[in-house]
Amino acid sequence: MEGVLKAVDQEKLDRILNSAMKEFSSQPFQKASTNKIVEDAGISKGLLFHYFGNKEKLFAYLEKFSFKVIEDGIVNELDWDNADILLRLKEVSMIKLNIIQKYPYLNDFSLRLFKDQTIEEIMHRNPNFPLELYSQVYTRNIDFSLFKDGLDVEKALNIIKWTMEKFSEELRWKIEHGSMEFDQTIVERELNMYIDMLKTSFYK
Amino acid sequence: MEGVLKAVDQEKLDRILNSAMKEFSSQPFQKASTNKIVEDAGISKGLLFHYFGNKEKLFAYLEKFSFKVIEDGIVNELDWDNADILLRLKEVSMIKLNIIQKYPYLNDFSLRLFKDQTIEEIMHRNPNFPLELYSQVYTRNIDFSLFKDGLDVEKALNIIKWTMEKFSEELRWKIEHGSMEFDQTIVERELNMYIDMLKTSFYK
DNA sequence: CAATTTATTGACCACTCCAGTCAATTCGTG
DNA sequence: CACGAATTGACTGGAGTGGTCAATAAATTG
Repeated sequence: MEGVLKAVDQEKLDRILNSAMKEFSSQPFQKASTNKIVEDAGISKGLLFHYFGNKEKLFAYLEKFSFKVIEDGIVNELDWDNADILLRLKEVSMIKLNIIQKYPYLNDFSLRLFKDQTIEEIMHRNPNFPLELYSQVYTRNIDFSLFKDGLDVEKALNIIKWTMEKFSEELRWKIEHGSMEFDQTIVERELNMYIDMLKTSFYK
Repeated sequence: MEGVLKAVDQEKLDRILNSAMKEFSSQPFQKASTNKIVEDAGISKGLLFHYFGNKEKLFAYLEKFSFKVIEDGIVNELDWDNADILLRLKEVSMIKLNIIQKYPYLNDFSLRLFKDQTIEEIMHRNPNFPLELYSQVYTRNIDFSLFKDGLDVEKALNIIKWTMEKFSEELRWKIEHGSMEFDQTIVERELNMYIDMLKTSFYK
């Protein structure tokens, strides 16, 4: 990515990115502490500034990086031929959960990006941000006739989205607090149970 | 409440409590700024310390205060004879939404209390915390036979809880960002639509 | 091996913000 | 007016800030 960095040990770079995303996702830009970041990443103050120049450039790098990771995940792993939005959203959840395994704070960080800035600001500083990709997730090739006739589809979709989000949230909390570890197949099995319940509830 | 305060103009006190809950719910204790609190409340630095002594005592007062408000809300407004947990949880949502009208950050603040401390710590510093009250909300007098036979009730309850929480969250976001104003009857009507959908889905 | 380049350190600087204090002022009331 | 209570905000020592840079360690080269 971009010539901001010299060649760097990838594992060390990930450590820095993770501690930086952690700090920036829990503090607004001004209050986020580069001291905390270097301490958490186990590197010296000087090295961070040697790599990234200053705090703003570090933040800009993280912004591009996190968009890239999400975009790659969606582009490479989503099955666009699947017309069932429940399965589509399940895939999205699984993709996010897998990203979290490698970059635990990437999702929090990018959520903050959207809360703290308007989409216009993001697009302006990030011209090739794949905006249409995000909206297509919920619409492209989706067969809404699967829903029961007379059902308020908008509200049903909300319940579905909220269930996925809260499921992921709680799963993450459990993993972070050590009461379970991430196992792709086990997680998928439990998520499937929720999918089935929602299918019975809302589909013909 | 407790002799921490001299007689104080109630409206001014509410202003202080609200700005303090706002600050403490967005910053950890150490980083929360008394300067911000007094500025936001429109009072002088000295007055805050005249009232509360120091930052810790202010925080302790807020803790007791927020528990009290929630407890009063539940005790006075919940209909314990209602055996339908969907309606029970709807009542809880409405109570919380009404509290938010007067103390917008009380819910965020008390959520942080639970995230940052174990229940043991809270109970220790707050001996008459109404723990059983909280658990009874989900169990006392509830008729679980209303659910469809063979349904995974635990998961259904999760979907119900998550729907209520996310509904409240999004409503609050809309109100805070000015795209709508709080109207008890309109909100209740929309919440009822979700309740009806969940009833159709999960009840016999 | 020495020589040279590259990666990395952390003490240091000027600055901002912090919780808390207290002499001075304003306010409410009889 | 007088007197006590409510309220102010300039001020303090200390902690934490982003960023620099001379010095050191490690890697690479001949």
